[in-house]
This record gives sequence, structure tokens and C-alpha cells, in this order.
Amino acid sequence: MKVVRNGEARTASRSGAARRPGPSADLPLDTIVRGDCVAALSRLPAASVDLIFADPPYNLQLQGELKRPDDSRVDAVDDAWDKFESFEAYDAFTRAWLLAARRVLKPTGTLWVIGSYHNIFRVGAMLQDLDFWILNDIVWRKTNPMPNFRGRRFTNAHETLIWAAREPGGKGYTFNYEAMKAANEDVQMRSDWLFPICSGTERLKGGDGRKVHPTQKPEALLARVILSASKPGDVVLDPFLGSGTTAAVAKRLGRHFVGIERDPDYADAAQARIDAVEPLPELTLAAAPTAREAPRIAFGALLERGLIAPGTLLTDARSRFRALVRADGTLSLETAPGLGQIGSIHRAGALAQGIEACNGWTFWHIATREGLRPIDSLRATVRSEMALAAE
Amino acid sequence: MKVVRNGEARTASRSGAARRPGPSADLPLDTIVRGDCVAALSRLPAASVDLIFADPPYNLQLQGELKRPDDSRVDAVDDAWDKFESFEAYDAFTRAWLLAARRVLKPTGTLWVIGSYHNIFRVGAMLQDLDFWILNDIVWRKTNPMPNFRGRRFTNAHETLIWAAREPGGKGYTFNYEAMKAANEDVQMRSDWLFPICSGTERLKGGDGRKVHPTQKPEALLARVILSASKPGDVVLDPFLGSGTTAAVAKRLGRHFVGIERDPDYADAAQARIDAVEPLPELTLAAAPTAREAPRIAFGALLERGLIAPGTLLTDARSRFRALVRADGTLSLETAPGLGQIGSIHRAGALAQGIEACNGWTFWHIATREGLRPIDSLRATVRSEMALAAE
DNA sequence: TCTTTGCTTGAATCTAATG
DNA sequence: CCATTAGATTCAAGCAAAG
Repeated sequence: MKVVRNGEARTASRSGAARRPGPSADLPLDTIVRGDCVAALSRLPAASVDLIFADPPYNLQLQGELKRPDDSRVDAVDDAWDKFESFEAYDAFTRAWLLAARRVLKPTGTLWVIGSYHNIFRVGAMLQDLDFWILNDIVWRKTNPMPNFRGRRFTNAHETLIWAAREPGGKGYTFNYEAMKAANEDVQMRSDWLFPICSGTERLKGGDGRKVHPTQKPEALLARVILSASKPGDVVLDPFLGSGTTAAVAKRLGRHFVGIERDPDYADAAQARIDAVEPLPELTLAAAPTAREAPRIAFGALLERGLIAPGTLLTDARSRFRALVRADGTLSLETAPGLGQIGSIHRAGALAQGIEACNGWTFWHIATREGLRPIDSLRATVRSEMALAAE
Repeated sequence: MKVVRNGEARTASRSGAARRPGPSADLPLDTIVRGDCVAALSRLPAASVDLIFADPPYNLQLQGELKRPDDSRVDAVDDAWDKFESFEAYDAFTRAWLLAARRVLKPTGTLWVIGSYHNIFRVGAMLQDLDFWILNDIVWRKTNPMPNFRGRRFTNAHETLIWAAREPGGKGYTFNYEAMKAANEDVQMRSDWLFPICSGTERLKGGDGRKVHPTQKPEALLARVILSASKPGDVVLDPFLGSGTTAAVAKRLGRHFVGIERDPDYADAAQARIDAVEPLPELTLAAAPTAREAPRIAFGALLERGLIAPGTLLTDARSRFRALVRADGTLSLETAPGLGQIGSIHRAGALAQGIEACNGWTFWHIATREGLRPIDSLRATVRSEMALAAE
């Protein structure tokens, strides 16, 4: 039941962690760790996980199954004066697992938590208190929510997810912006997502025909989370695995998973479910090249390859400004403002327009028989040449 | 500028409070109280207000300046009133105004707070800590949010409102269930609302043509809040009145208002705005029209619903070009030109044909027993699902 | 007068690599 | 650590100007 692709091995040190450094002695990849979430997290290597998805318990009043960080059970409370006490207990629980989760997260890793108004505000505030950095809050709009039977409130038709980086100013996290946009009619994916709740054949049922888990999440929801915030081969961890949706979707999408589950029945059901999952073919999963991740090409490389000659005159698309290509790969402005000034293609473009910044690749054009061409198209030529040479 | 209707007088003791008992010596009805919110609230009679709508500072914590891709500068909310030293300071502020607000609220009264992920989790947690009772969290989905210019997050396309009763088990609060349902094509009003942001002629502008207030809320949003959670003649209080939307809508809908505003410029603008409002005749107060959402289906939604599987091969009608469906909802071209290139269904169609633009929905086909079918035909299924969720 | 095109703007925690 | 530089990045509306 291990997902082993392309000779990738089973430890994070040789899969996800290869891409992003981090110690990872013995991450139990593609397995369900049975036991308490905080204790299990504490036994995992630090900074070894790319993505965490957490669906923590939330209704402490009804369930009364809260545990303190030391795993002792919190007595159910009914008294009004004790309500504060129970929020406090929930906060302590949240704090404990969030801290344990942060430890296993790589510096570039991100964390998702899903909840409802019963708990999500406390989780969100705790995330901020613990110095996580919220990237988005996401609304899962349900196409088919349970109606409000008493008619005393609005139909509770959504749940909230919080997406957070490990720390403020967190950079380097994965967000597959282009893929999300391409899948969404070529407009940016928004913070409000629409999915049906998990039902029908997707819903796990026991032998008695009753649902195995009370809050099984739809696979489509997890798929969007994983596709947006991880890459193939990454390690996805779920500290409250439950019926195993996170692991099943991660496996299907060519990611490694680590699941933690305390309840043996849930863990058994999740294991069986995961075993039945067939990973998608690699071709449908390979990370798409993005402009952002493309290898950098210096303008000088165009000169070195003879694609552009020193002394060439470049202009902007509307031929308002001109610049002379110098032998060292810099430009010299031939028109005011900035006449005579010398700088990189970007600097020269900014100077010409009198603005702070400019992408010289798309600003400057070269005259051809077919008309003006952005020098960016010459860069594309170099990139494809380099790709061929690499093979 | 007082709203006096049906012989109702100007003090809460003889208007809203007549319906629901509560002391109310000198509630300054239908006026703007100038000054600090907590101090002003403390001078108001206890248990005299039916509904509170609060739009507190969000504590945005913006760093540098943000520019659009066209190099224009985003006019950010950088006002001093939105800056707090720390989360602790923000929490203390929140706690103070919430306690002061609770005091003026009738036992049957309810409180609304609006915010974003920067502050709403702290507000929600504080509400629970202070023993308010959350009735709903409501998502205001914006039809026209500001995009994410750098492509590093999901478009932040919503704000969150929390609706809470004064205390746990709060009974007797107003919820106009039938009116909401009637206004929503006879199905229960959901917790996700769709409105445009405030712009155009509704947006207050100063003599210089610049917006008077950086965060003016749309009247439609306030109308739904007030129509759902108050009755004509009730007292609606806004402790952060700003540009006066709450008061203007309350007056228009035949409710009394009390506004608190510290900034003289905001208060002046709000006063002028309120003065220009004409209350609606009683009969027209029934239901607010709801905009039916034109469902926009993305190709990704077809995968998420299982209507098309990753790995499927799509072709054009004449089977000249082929493309592989990838797990993330993008296509990978399998034929020249463009072999190996990845993009949306539209982009891939354009690349295959070597043209600028293409409607992927009609260009790409899927093989079925009955022959090739345009993928557009799969959209109908998702549309019917989504229609259920549309407002 | 009507249509098309272009410009402006909105509660925003909005980069990554190199030296 | 900071400073510098390369270079990637936007959607829906409203309104004004142009056709």
C-alpha cells in the first residue's frame, strides 16, 4: 500500500524532502499511525512534512470527549460557569496539537484546518497567537446542506477552512496558482468553493449500512486542497485521519501521506479504503511548468547565442521609446526621459517610462519582417534549446 | 430627521422597548453620538437596543505597498484607526466594546459583527468567551472582489459576519424566517450571501471625488441584516457608524437607529446621508429581492464531480488533435503543434489550432458509446446541482 | 442615442533569488 | 542580517470618452 513512484523511496529524506531540505530520519510514509495525535506527532521527525490537513473535533459540549494535552480526559460539563472552563480546555487541546503539528512541518509547509462556527474562531485565533501566518480563509459552500428544522436561524450551509503558513512572512510555500486558474475558466480561484457534501457511494458504510464516520469529508474538497498546495511526491499529513479521506486522495494524487488516528474502527476502515485506491497515472499528475519556476535566462545569453546583436535598437510596443543594445548586455536609452542612461533591460524600461519597475522582457521589442516581437520570444527560444540540450 | 411613524415616539421606552420590556431613560434615538464607542455606549441606558450591527477595525496589518500588474498603486486601508500594537491590544479593544455593547442590548437583542480573517477569529472567540451565543456565521460573497495581484493566494472574495444572541440559550430573539424564505424563492435563506461591493453612485464621495470612507459597506448587505433580525420600530445601534450605512438603511426600513462615530468627518458625511433618506412606506418593507446567481461552471468542477476522469483523452470534433485530462483540471496536448504544453481547456484548444483564442467547451469532445460529445454537454449536470445552491 | 472601448478602482496581511 | 535586482502578476463594475 505504499505509493512508490519513479524509484522514489519511502522516507521523506528522499522524496518530498529532497526538494526542500529538512531532517527526516524515520517518517512512516504512507501508513496510519494509531494513537493520540499529539503523542504521535511528537514521535515524528521535525520539519519533514509539506502539507497538513486537519479536521479536528469541534463540538465539545455534545461530545465531551476532549482530552487535555497530557491525554487525560476532560469531564463533560453542563454548568453555565463551567462553559469558560470547557472553552479553555478546547483551547489547550488546540494549542497542543497545533504546536506539535508545526514541529513536523517544513519551513515551507502549510497547514489547513476545517471547522464550523463552533470551533473555527478559536482555532483561527490560536493560529495567530502561535504565530502561524494566515494565507486565506476558505468557505466550503455546500450544495446540499442540512436544512434548519426549527426555522430559527439561517440554514448553516457552509464550513470554513483556514490555510496558514508556518510563520509570518512565510515564503516559499507551494501554491499552484496557474493550475487553479486554468481549472477555473482562466480566472483566479476564489476563496469560496462549492461542493456537495459526502454522500452516496462515496460515503463509507459499515456492515450494518450505517455510516462509518459522522463527518466524512468529500474527496473533491480534499483534492482541491492537495492540488492547490502541494506537489507530486510531497508528504501530506492528517493528524485526525478519521475515515481516511485525506490519505485516500493524497495517494490517488501521487502524494505521500501520513495519517494519525486514535479510534481503531476508524483506522481499520481508513486502511481498507486506502488500500483500494489506485494512484492516477503519472502523466496526469506531473507538475506543470510555470513561468515563475522557469530557469532564469540572462539577457546577455541572447547576445552570446547570436539571437540579438550588439547595436540593435529595441523599442516598446508603441515605438515611443528606443534603446540601444550594448555588448555587455545592458541597454542605453536613446530617447527621453532617461536619454543616455544605461541599465538592465528592466531598469531601462522603468527609466523610459518613469516608473519604478518594469519587466524588460515584455516591454522591449525587436523589429522583424513580421513586425515588432517582444524579446521575451527570444528567451523562449533559448529555453527550448536548453531543454533539448538537457535531454 | 427623526423617524416618527404610526404615533411611535422618540424614546425607546415608547417604541421598541414597548414591545419588549427594558429600562430606557434617554436613548438618543435617530441621532449620531459623536465620541469614543465604549464611552458613548456606557452613557446609553442598559437593555434598550434590539439589534447591534458592528463593523469594527479589522487590524489588517498591511506591510508595504501593493501594486497592480499595470504598476498602479492600490489605495490600501492604512488609516490610524485600523492599527493596533498587538493581538493583545486588539483583543482588549474587542472585549471592551463587546461588553459595553452587551449592556445596552435587550435580553432578546442580537448582535452582528463583520470582519475578515485578520480579525474575525479573534472576535468570534471573544464572543464565546464573553458568553454570547453564536446563532450563525454568515459569509458575504463578493461578486466583484479585488483580485490577488501577485498570484500567491486564492482571491480573497468574501467577508464573514457573526450573528449572536446576548447569552446562551437566548430565546425570544427576532428572526424573520418567513420573510427571508419568501425573499429567497421559497427556500430557506442560507448562510452564504451574494452581494457586490459598494461602488458607483452608492459610494459616498467627497468634494475632491475621493471616497469618504475606505470601507463603506453596501446597503443591500445591511438591508438583509436588518430585515432578517429586527422588526419595524426596533432600535438598531451601530457602534462604528463610519459612513452611516447602518443608520441610512435602518431609517429607510422604518427602524430607529443610534449611531456612534468618533471621526467628525465621517459623522458629518453620515448625517448628511441619513438626512437625505426617505423612509419607505410600510407595505414595501416586506421582502428584499435576491439576485439569482448565474452559475459559472469551470472545467475543474467536472472532475471534482466525477463526470470526467483524469487520464481521459479529449479530441476535437474531427479528431485532429488530442489532449490528456490532468488531475488538476488542466489539459496536456498530445499532438503537435503544442505537444506537451499544458493549459486550460481554452488555452489548449487555442494552442492546438495555433490561434489566439478558443472556446474549449465546444472544441474538445469526449468519446461515448454514441460517438463524440462536446464536453459542454457535461456542464448541464453540474448546473442543475449548483442551481440548488444558488441564491 | 446607442455601442464600444478604455480607464479606474476595490478592507490586501500579495515574490524570490542573489550578493 | 539587509539591500538590490530580476521579473511575474488582475477581475468585475462603473463611468467616461470615443465612435
